[in-house]
Amino acid sequence: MPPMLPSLPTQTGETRVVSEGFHARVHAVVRTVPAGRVTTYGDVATMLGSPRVARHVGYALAALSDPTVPWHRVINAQGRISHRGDLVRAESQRRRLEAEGIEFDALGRVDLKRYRFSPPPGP
DNA sequence: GGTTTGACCATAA
DNA sequence: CTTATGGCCAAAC
Repeated sequence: MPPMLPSLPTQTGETRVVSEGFHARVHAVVRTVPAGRVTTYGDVATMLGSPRVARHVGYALAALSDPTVPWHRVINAQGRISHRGDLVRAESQRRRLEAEGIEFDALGRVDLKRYRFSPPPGP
């Protein structure tokens, strides 16, 4: 069976668990996040049908080499940038977000209530 | 093919 | 506010 192109789980992936090209799925979901909005690792995982694979979302982005994927719009559930020791990347990420109009508070947090990207609800 | 590794999350204290 | 703990599961080794 030839490899299927990554597609968003709409009506076919409701109960389907994460599988086959997890990276590609993560990338596909992240691409749907518009500029000026952010999403969280957990949200991306939820869109994939498995709310408990947030770690893999971050892992998929860490292994990402495609510059067209707006990885910088993915932050953690606290509205902060997950640098995990890599402060250089975190600084770059923050600049990218600010360039899109995202505002950070004094603690370096984003107001998720305002900027969080809500995926289009199913029919 | 078992073990290690993570750009996480929710909860508890 | 912070720190600790358990869960989760796909890739890399």
